[in-house]
Amino acid sequence: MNIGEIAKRAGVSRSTVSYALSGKRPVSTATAQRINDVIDELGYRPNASARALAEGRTRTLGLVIPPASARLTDVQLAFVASVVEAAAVHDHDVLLSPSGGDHDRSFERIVTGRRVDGVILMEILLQDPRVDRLTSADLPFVTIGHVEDPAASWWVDVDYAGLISRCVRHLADLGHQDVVLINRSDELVAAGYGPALRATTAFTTTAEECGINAHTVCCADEPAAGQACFEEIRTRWPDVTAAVTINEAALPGVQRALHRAGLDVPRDFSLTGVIADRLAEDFHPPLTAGDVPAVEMARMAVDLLLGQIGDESATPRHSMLAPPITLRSSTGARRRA
Amino acid sequence: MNIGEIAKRAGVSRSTVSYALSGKRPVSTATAQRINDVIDELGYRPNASARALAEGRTRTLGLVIPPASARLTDVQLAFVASVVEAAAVHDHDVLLSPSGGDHDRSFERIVTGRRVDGVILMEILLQDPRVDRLTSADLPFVTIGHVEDPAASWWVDVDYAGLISRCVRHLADLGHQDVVLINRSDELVAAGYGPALRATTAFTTTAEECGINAHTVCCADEPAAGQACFEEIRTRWPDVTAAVTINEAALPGVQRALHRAGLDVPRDFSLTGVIADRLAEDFHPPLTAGDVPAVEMARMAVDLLLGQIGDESATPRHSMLAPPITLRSSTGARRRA
DNA sequence: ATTCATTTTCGAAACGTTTCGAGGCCTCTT
DNA sequence: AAGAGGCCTCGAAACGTTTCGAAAATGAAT
Repeated sequence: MNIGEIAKRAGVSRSTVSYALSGKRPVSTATAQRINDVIDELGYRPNASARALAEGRTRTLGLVIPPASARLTDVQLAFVASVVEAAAVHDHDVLLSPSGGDHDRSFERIVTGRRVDGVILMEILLQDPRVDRLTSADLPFVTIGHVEDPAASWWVDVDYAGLISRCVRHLADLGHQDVVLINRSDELVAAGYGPALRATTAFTTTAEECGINAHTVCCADEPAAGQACFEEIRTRWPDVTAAVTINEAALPGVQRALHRAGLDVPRDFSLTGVIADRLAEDFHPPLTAGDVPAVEMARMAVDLLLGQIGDESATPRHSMLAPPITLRSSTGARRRA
Repeated sequence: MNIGEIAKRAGVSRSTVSYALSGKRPVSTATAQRINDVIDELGYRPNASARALAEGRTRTLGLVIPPASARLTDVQLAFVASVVEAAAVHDHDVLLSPSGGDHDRSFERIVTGRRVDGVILMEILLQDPRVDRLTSADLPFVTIGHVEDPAASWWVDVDYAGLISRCVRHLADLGHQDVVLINRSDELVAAGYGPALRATTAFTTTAEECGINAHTVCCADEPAAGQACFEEIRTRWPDVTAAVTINEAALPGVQRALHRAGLDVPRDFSLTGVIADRLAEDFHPPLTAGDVPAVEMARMAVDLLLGQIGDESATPRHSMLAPPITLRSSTGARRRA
């Protein structure tokens, strides 16, 4: 069941089997044939631990996910699955690690136990202790979202600012005068969650440029909060006729609140933002929105990470994805009161 | 950075460091102290691959998930996250492997490369080739859902039959005469997906016992299908006044269809089934439903698996969870026409 | 036949642990 | 004072690979 057994049966040395398997040195076709026959017959596969030990690499990537306590959103979920698939394409496996809460042991085990060749960090904060930890451990990593000095690190990100900006212009073009941004949770904003901050800035700046009134509100990542949030918006700023959101988890609640208030989308109220396309299409009516391209992000993150692992001295690369805004039917001209 | 370095600095042999770390043999408090100091100072952690090689176990569990192409449902997602957390409690990591589609290489790599100590199989079919593969590879595994001979294998399952049965009785008690089961997709049923089959049987049998009319319909796992499905129900069986579902992914579409048809829940139509509690509570109105206890299932699956790994000759254990049906507000007395 | 270059194969070391058997050093007993 | 028994510690082997340097085999050219 080990390489020695194969060697014995094929009448060669262990190293020859190894070379036949890896192709790192030529092996005569005759012996290669013999070795392959034995391997097929016995269904042999090299022991991953031994190989990792000898090679100094595990062919495994770490994926640090938000803790289960924080409900994963649809995009995050799609992202996890896509990372696994993208890694599989390159014959790599994915080790999951929750973070935050009391799961630091898991993170630490992965980082310092040399269990993985590199790490993908989701839901990164502007100042993130995990980034420091990975840097000091000298472990290659790619973040989803970028940190303070964009040029100095490897990351993939979505151009939230540009996307939000275009949403606002779109609404302004349709004649809306009072718009609101439904952001993600207070805590995330306070913790320095990049997309939330950039969305806010882009939102207010663009609104100002367009000469329209902008309001902002934070909302926990769950339907009930979305509903409460929207009701609050209606009472605080009754003139608001359109909303931009980056909080997809809250959407069902927003939809409910719209319905309760007797508002028809897009006749009475326009809704847009940055939303996974599947979710946008499932909405009623389908949402005009910038799609978060989870599959593509996952692919890029894996490619970047493998590139970094392959060449430790490579200069940091990154990519800012600017998905298009897909026009569906949730935005319309402001109705003159 | 390796155990030899620690040993040198502490002035002891490598084995002593190992024993100090594992506690498998006593070490004098003085040397233990010295060793710990050095370890803390250098931030040393044993190399996971080397340890796995020597110990013959990886302290890693494999989790085989449905392929990303099939959209993961909310419960599945919660389950994955919970498995990771449950494993973390026991200082184990989780390796993800997609299955189905063209991902057999990934599954094979995990199984035969001895990368994991055991496997948890999600979304199992009544006749599942992966089960055979794991059995022949002599790798411990636990399935979510059970196979043909329940006593012969390790599994965790939800008592779909009992749950569905109680839902039907509940509806019958409320006076409903014509009920429908919204099942999962045609393909899953055809492939022999246990829960779908058991739900169907329990549904029709119980309805018969109660003397009410039962209809069954399959529905793809997505909102659009749910909507189409419900509309079809209305035209084919206009007398139906209540539905039982195990297809949570389709729920948003069902809700939309209900609304479009001008049906109020629970006044005009009752809705219940087996649904993750979070989803049930987010529904409007909150659904009376049997909660799929994803967190508990994950915990049990991990416990069973670790038990099996710890004692290879243990006799198979399993547990059938029978979550209670939580009465919320989506079911009501049939309105006399 | 000898040399030389090439192709193919081998043996040994290395990767970083764990674990087993044995040896050293106390202290207690006789 | 010598032996017995405990406690600590050590050295060496083992886990299953990869990889390096060198040896053996082959074939061509002198």
